[in-house]
Amino acid sequence: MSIELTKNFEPQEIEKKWYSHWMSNGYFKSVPDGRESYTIVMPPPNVTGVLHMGHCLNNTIQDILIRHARMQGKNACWVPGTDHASIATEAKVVAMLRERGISKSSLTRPEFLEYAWEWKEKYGGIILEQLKKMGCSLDWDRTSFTMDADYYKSVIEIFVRLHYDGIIYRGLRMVNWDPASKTALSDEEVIFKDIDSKLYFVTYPFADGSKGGITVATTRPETILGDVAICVNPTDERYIALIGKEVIVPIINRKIKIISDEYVTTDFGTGALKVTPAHDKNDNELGKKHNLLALNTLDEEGKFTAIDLEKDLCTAQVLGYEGIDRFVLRKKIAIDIEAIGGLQKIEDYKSQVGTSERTGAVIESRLSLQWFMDMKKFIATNPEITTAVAEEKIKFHPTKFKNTYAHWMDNIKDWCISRQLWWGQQIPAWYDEAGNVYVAENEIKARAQASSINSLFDIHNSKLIQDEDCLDTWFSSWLWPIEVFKGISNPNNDEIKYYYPTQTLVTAPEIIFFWVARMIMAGYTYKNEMPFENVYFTGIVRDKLGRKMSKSLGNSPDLLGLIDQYGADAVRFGIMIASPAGNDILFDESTLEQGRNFNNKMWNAVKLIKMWEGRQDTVASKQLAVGNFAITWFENRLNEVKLEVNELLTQFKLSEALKVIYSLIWDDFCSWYLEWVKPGFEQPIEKQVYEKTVGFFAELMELLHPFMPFVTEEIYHLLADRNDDLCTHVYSAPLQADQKILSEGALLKNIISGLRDVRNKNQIKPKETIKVHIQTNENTVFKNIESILAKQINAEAILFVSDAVTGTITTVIGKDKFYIETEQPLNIAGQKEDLEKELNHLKGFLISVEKKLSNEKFVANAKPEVLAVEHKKKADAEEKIKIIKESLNGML
RNA sequence: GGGAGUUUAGCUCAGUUGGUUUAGAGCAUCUGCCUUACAAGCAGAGGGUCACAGGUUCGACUCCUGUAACUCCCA
Repeated sequence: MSIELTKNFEPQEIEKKWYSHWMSNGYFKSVPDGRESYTIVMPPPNVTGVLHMGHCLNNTIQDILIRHARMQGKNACWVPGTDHASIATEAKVVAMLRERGISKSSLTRPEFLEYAWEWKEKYGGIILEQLKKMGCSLDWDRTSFTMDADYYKSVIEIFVRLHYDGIIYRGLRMVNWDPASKTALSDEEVIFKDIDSKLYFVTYPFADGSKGGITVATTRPETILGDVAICVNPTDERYIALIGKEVIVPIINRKIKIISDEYVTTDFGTGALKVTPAHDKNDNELGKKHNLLALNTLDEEGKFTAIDLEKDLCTAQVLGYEGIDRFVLRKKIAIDIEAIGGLQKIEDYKSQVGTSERTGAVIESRLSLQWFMDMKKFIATNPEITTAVAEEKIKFHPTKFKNTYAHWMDNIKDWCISRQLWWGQQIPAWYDEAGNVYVAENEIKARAQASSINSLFDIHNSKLIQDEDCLDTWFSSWLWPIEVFKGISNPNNDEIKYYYPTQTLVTAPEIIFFWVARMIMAGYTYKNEMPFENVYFTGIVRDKLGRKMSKSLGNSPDLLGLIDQYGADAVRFGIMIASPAGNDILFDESTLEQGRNFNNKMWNAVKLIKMWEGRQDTVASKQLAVGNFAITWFENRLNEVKLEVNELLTQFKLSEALKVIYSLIWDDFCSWYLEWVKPGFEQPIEKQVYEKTVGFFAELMELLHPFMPFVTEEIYHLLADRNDDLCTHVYSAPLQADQKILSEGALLKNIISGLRDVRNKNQIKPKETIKVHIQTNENTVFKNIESILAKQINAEAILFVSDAVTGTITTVIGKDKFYIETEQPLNIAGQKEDLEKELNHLKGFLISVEKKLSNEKFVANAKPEVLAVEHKKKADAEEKIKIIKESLNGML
């Protein structure tokens, strides 16, 4: 076989070729069998998503784990899919409709959903196609979606069950309201931003007509008409006398009381707080505590409404505000208060304002009727939910996130699961005309329920209306590890029994609460078993300046462009090489370059070996003598690294493992081993050496394959004609490495580097040969490595001596002396300087060791093996010092 | 305000239960090389009071306390 290989590795065609080869052979497909399973469910990206660096990192890690498991002979199953992302998708669909000149409000729910599905079929799942480009070995036949028919049914079923268990309830609560999408958001979906705003100082005159009043500082004058009290700190000297007095709310002229509560801080604003329970979370708490009314003045779109206000106070001026947007109203009310002399001043102020993660709109706190899950009650039914993580039945990597989990569990709050959207599972609750609610899987059951409870209800003809809202997307994705195997819609089927619990979840720490924790809850509740054994938390991908990647900064690179430019393997390498678990990654394109260069390095090694292929020689030659040591050493080095990599991977130290393999291939294999066995120009190579070399290279490709699947598969096939593919190749068990051979190899490397350094420092040209005289006690070791040494330092002769050789360059490496014969003029002063530097270092070291050994307490307390090491250190240092001194003396 | 975490070479990070040749790697830097696999390369080198201050200990990058800076989560 003779192929002309290109100068550099060209990934594009090769990647396409192998991915379709793997697919057509069904290598990624998993069916339950007798083997041990290794399962990962992919965190479903939003169906609206496109591939970004976060996905790239996350899925590369999963692919490494799953490919490694596959090559360990396990039944590897990686499940792809997307979630329906209520808010994001609905926003996209609404935008699409707007472009076509259709408004959502002009459509019925079924009409809207038809458009939404149309959008999903067309654009949803682009991201899954992109993952193929990265080489992800997903079982595509298992692709799931959180709104698939069975999945939908399961979500509804769980809702109904929880409702009958008394865990889901309906209640009026202060929620984060997004006036743009007219829906409630969870705390997690609210992003706090620093915003420049104004602090308005408004005076509320005393109701008894006495002079003056009390001044409050507020950023939100638009809520003034809903004020029901003024609150001050009970210890605040300025206001103690005023507590209990009444003041008048400007414009609306409502009489309200000045109350006191420790919640109020004295050093903010004026120390007096206006209380608006309908529009602020803290005020709402205060309101409950002090039995205050909550007067709503803003509607679902954030526009003024007088609907809640006292009729008799609604003057023409108040009614005139009807329908005005909150931000316009803010300025208008400030002006109107100024007109009546109530506005003292306006200051610039930076405040933290909550905004919607999806729409960017400023969040309103709003009282609203929502569906909730009583989390305390829910987790109380399953103590394992909290203990599993604490006791490391479910292992978090890195472990520091255990604390985060525990802290959240201890302070768990009820989960608002309703969303005022259409795209999602519609809440299975029906209302009759009297407003009674019936929760059931479907309308037929709801009707039956209604008629059995309510004698006036006609099962066929009475009106029953389903709740308009849909469920939070997380309320479907918390079932993901179970329902992708139909574990809820078809309990105890063969697949769920085989694949569940899954082995590893790879995700971001930011969703530890709203996804990871909830999956653990669902797992223990609906399967009586944890959903996964390990959770690997990735960091946030940042740019090289440490900034989070975001659309608005424009610092997210175009991933597909990068794959085109560098190749998928290089991108995978680049993102993995510096990404320890749980730490943020500063993404720098230069690491992709490093990955590309690595590809080329391996590619060129193939070219070198291919040149030898036709030059094999079966006659034993000097070459084999050289080869023997090199082969034995590399065999052992390879075993050593295999064991190390296995260990690192079980600890989820993927980045470390990649570094170790990278260095094994580049340094040990290419820079050392190949140079050692490389025959002279156009010289033959011993057949056995050639075959061993090809075998080593193939094993290196096995090791690297999970990280860089394409280039390794290609090289594996270039090295020899094969009947198998690396993708499904099963690792052989590594053998223990022989430490003696390894240390001899290390010694050889050390001496080569040391003598090359001597050549450099003495300006001996690379082509100029030298003679080396070695003075050592280890003649047998040196006999083994002599021929490699000679070749690597361009020595024409290696001689062993028992005394100093005059007129040579003298150097000491370890415990051995080397005398280098060269035509170059000698630089005695330079050599002495080097030797003295080394001598000083050793002397300092010796002192520190002696200090320890002369310390009685150390000798008394230290473990015997520690003591032995210190004695050996001392002896070694003394011996080396002696050798250097001898050399220095010989140079006088 | 509450909680968690980080601080080791110019940059990104390792450093396992305190002792393992007076701290390691990659990248970057410097020097010399176009040596027939590779200049996207080869060979070699330099570079750190382990944030600061105390403490525990025979011994601290490692354990404890405090300080500072930064990051994240929750309010």
